[in-house]
Amino acid sequence: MELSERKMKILQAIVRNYLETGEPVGSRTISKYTDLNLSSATIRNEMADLEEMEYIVQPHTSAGRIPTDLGYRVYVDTMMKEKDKEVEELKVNLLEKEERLDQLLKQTAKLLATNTNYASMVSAPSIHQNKLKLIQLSRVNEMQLLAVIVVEGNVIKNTLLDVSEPISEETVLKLNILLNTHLTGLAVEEINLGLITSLKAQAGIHSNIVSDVIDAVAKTIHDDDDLEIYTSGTNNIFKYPELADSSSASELIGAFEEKRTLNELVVKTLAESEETGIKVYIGNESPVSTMKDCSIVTATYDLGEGMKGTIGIIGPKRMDYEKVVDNLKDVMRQLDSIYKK
Amino acid sequence: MELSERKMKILQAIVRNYLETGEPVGSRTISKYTDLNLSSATIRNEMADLEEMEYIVQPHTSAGRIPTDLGYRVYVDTMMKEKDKEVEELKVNLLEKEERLDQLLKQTAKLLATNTNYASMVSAPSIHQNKLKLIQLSRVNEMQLLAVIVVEGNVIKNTLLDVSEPISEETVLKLNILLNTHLTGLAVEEINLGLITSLKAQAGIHSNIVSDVIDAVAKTIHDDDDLEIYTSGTNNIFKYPELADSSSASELIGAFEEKRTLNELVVKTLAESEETGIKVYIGNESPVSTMKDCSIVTATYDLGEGMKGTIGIIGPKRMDYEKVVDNLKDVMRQLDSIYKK
DNA sequence: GTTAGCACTCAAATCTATCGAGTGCTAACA
DNA sequence: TGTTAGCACTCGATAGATTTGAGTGCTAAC
Repeated sequence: MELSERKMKILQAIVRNYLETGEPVGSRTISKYTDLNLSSATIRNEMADLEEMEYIVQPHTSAGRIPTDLGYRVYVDTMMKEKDKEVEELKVNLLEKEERLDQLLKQTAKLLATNTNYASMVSAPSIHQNKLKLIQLSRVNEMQLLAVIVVEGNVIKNTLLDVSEPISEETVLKLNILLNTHLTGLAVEEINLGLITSLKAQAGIHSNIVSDVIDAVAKTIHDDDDLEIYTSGTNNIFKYPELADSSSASELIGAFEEKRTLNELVVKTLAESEETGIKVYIGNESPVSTMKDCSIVTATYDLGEGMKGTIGIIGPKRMDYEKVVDNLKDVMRQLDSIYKK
Repeated sequence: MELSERKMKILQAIVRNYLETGEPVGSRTISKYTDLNLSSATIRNEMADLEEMEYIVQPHTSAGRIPTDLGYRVYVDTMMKEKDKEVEELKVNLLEKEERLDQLLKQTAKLLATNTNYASMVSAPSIHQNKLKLIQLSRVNEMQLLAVIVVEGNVIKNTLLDVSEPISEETVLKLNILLNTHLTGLAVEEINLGLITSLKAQAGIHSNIVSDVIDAVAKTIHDDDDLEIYTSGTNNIFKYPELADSSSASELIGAFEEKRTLNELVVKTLAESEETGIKVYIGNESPVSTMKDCSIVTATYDLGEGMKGTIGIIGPKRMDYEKVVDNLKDVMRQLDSIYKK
């Protein structure tokens, strides 16, 4: 059976209505609140067809219809097509300028959560393909060194190193020069064994410090342990009865706390990110199984210099996709303009 | 009326039973499951007294009794007295050695949550009264400086400074020496206006960098914005029906997300921490109003060098206080031994 | 002081009846 | 042939009515 123009309109009307109310929608409602001017009986016939085509279902006999995942899907797809053309002039709250990236991202998560009334997450950019910008060793005391590592995009990490034997200021200075002249500007992949051994040789008795520093660099650059993910508005899920019962709520809240779960989401999103960067997962399409009953809208942001991250909105399947997509687009634009100051 | 030995025993029995079941407990249950060998009728008489004394209440006529906040209070107090003498040999899971304090604390929160089945929070140590150990400026590029600040206890913070005019390596070196010779070893309170102006004078045209650095130091040392609090097991609250209904759950989850709320708890706890360090807040005693229906057990840990923080367990009023206190004590001991390696 | 016995209370569970939104189908109509 | 009015039917939801049972308080006897 073909999805005629009219069926499409009816399906859209059903979805829209269901998004608002959360209640199954009946034929009479559609007949009244659309400009189709059809009687409820006609609508019923069409709805029977739509049900056969698996775009909608009845939760039980003698109830209205609700969209299936497939139904949502065609709704979202057509909507996204329209969105592409449209230049929205949406005025959402603005992100404040923030010199610290982590604060900015936290703020982003919060903003999205309050604007949309769904739960949000923002992953800190992964810095895989980044280049070293600066290595700075400082003597804290005789037996301890502080290594500060800065990579492209101004991501900074510190590590304290314990040294095996007392070390003087001059040695530290020499090591600094040695490391910086040879390592600055290099990407991790370029730091190979040959280079390392050569450096160690030049460092003489302090070769073990060189190893330690290089270890620290490696750890800094792909440290999956402390992958930062900021979340906000997790308690918004209580606003949607279909998610608020304790078992599903508990599962969801758990997933939000366990950053590992969210990380999967981030990884999968980054892997399949396309030009537009916005992707919608409905129900079972979700990359993480704990969110089968939700919809997830993700966007990939790119701050340049290889700093890519993921922003996600998680809500019920009947989320206001339009609003969410608009909000995401807007936030991305803002991030862009702030960060490329 | 006096709280006789027998009444005390009955009260304890009521509380214990209620902790387990969460159901109002009746006279028959008590008469059967205690070694008092009293009939239910006698128990009833005693319970009537206990009710008059406001240690227990009936949720409604013809229901069993449940403890009031006051009832819990005397229960907890007597229990704590016994605990003090006892040397528990509790074997809970061990914290793994972790070089990074934040990871260790995250782990602590998780451990407590899984061991107790309640929600947990651990605040990173506040570093208020700490001394500067090291200031290190590095030139990232012509217009940017990286300031690394290390305080007692090896807490490290970085800030990027934009400078108004190009700066050379030598100037940076000079500034480093200037700042370190004058500031190292000082507590924040000791950095007064006089010192600052003198430093600025010596810095000449780069006086504004000095201000920036000192601002950064101040911000580092009492930065309430990014007070780190790690939480875990928030979804455990769904295990207790009295907290799981969506309105209270939402409120609690919200409080856990909004670190500001937890911060209040931390501040208040630190303010009134005593020698033992363990404190129990029952219901309305709670310092934060969103947790009126919960009990909170907090402990203050002290890693030396002024690094004090708070650990808290949040659960229903009918929490297993004994287990929680044991767990907290154990974790404190472990933290102590790990950190003072 | 303790206990058995009994009337009483009240939340929770179970049952029953009613309501109404919504459907599918049929027959009539344009 | 597509649309519509009409009607019987279904079934969740809501509201009362009824029953059940755990628990109480009180009294009288031990």
